[in-house]
Amino acid sequence: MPATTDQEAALRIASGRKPFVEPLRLGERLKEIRLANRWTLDSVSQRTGLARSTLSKIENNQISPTFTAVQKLINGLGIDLPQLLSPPKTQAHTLGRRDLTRSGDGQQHPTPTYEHELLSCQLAQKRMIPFKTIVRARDFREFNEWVRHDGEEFLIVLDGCVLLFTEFYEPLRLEQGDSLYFDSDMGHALVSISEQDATVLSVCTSSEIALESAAARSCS
Amino acid sequence: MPATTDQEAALRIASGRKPFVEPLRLGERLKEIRLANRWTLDSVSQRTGLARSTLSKIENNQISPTFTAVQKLINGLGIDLPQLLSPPKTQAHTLGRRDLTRSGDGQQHPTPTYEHELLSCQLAQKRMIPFKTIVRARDFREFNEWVRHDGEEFLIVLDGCVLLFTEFYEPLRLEQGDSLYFDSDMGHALVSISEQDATVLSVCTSSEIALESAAARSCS
DNA sequence: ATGACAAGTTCACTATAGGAAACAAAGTTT
DNA sequence: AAACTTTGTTTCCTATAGTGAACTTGTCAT
Repeated sequence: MPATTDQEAALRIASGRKPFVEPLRLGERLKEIRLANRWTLDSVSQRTGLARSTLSKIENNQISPTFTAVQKLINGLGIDLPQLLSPPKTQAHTLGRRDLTRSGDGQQHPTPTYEHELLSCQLAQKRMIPFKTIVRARDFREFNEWVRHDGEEFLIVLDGCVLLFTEFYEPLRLEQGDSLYFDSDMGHALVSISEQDATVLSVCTSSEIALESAAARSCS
Repeated sequence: MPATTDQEAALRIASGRKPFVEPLRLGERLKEIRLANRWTLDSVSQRTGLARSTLSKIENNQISPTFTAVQKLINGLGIDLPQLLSPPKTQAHTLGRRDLTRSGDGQQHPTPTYEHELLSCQLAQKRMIPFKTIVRARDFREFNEWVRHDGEEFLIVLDGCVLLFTEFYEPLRLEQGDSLYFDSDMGHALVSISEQDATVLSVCTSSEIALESAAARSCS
C-alpha cells in the first residue's frame, strides 16, 4: 500500500529535493522484536491496546499505522522508536569486558554530607557511571546548592528515605525501591529525612563530568 | 482534539502518577520547524506531497498522521525522526525531564523464569534502560542460552543470591550489594541460587534491544 | 475603503486504518 | 482421531486520515 507515486517523485525531482530515504520497513522490525521476545500477537495486543488483526496487518505491511498506534507500540512494549526503526542487527562476537565490585569494595569518596562509593572503577571507557551514595541524616535547610552535570541520571533508593529536590519541580519524597530518571543538567540535591542515613544507587551517563560533579565535592 | 498543555504535562510528571503515555507533540514541533525555515504550508505541501489541509490538521493536532505521512515529512523536509520528535524547544532545554517510578509501579513483563519490571518507562529517548528483575529460584541446569545485546550493562543484586554466567569467564556468585559492569554483547545469564527468588537491578545503555534480549530467554 | 493576493482553516468527500468476529492452520488433550 | 486450544490471517464494517475546493483572515497597493 505505501507506494510513493510517480507524481510525488516528479515533484521531488522538479523541486531539486534530495533523494529520499528508503522507506522504513516497520513491519519486519516489529515482528522481529515480537518474536525475539517470544510474544504472541495476543499478548502484544493486550500490552498495546491494539487489535490482534491490526498488529498482523502492520507486521505484514498491509497498513501504515497511525502515529498514535506507533506510540501505543513503543509505550506498550517498552521500546524506543529508534529501536523500532533500526534495521535487523547482526551480532558481533567480541571478547567482552567485565568488572566486579563486591559490596562495600567500591572506591570511597567521603564528604561532609554525602558518602560516595564509586562502583566498577576498574573499567575505563564506560558509558555509565554507577555509584552508591550514603546520604547522612541532616537538617535539610543545609541544602544550598544544586548538583548539576551533563547527561542523564537514574537513581533508586536502596535504603532509608530521602527528599529529592530538582529544579523546576516540587521535591519528591522517595522511599526504598522508588526510583527516578532525570536530566542531570537540571539542578538536583538529596537530603535524608529518615532518622538514619539513607543509601541511594545512582547511574549517570557519560564519562568525566558525571564523575566529576557527582563525586567531586569529595576532595576538598 | 487531544491538546495536552505543557503545564499539564509538567504536572503529570511532577506528580509522578501515571500509568500511561506521554503524548508526543508532533504538531507543535512540525510547525516550529516549518516556521524556523520560513516555509509556508504550500511549500511544505509541495516538498512532501501531502495536502495543505492535511498539514494544517497535523500541526493543530487534529489528526494523527499515518506513518507513511511521517515518512513523507521526514523525506520532504530533509529532517530526521529524532529531530521531529524532540520536544518543542520553547522551554525544553531549560526545563529538564524527570520520571518517577514508585516501588513496584514499573511496567511488568513476567516470564516463566524471570519477572522484569521496567522502570522509568514514561520517558522516551533515554540513554539508559533501568529495570528490576526477579530471578525465580530454579535449578540452574535449566539455563541453556545466552542473553546478548548491544551496549553495556550495570547490574547490582538487591536481594538474594544469584549465579551470573558470562561468556569467556567463570561464573560469579553475587550476593546482596555485589555489582558487575560488563559488555552486554558478551553472552550472560542469571540463575538464582538462593532458596528464594532474587532481585537484581540492571541498567543497560540505551538503543538496542535491551528489553528484547533481557526478557527474551524467558521460555526455554 | 476596496480589490487583489497570499497564507491558513474548514468543509465535504474519498481512501484507508483500526476493531470484532469469522476463518485457517497447527498443536494439545482426551 | 475427534474435540478443543492457540496463533496468525482474512473479512467486513466504522472511524478517521488525507484530499481538493470553498471559506476566512491578514496584508499590501492603489
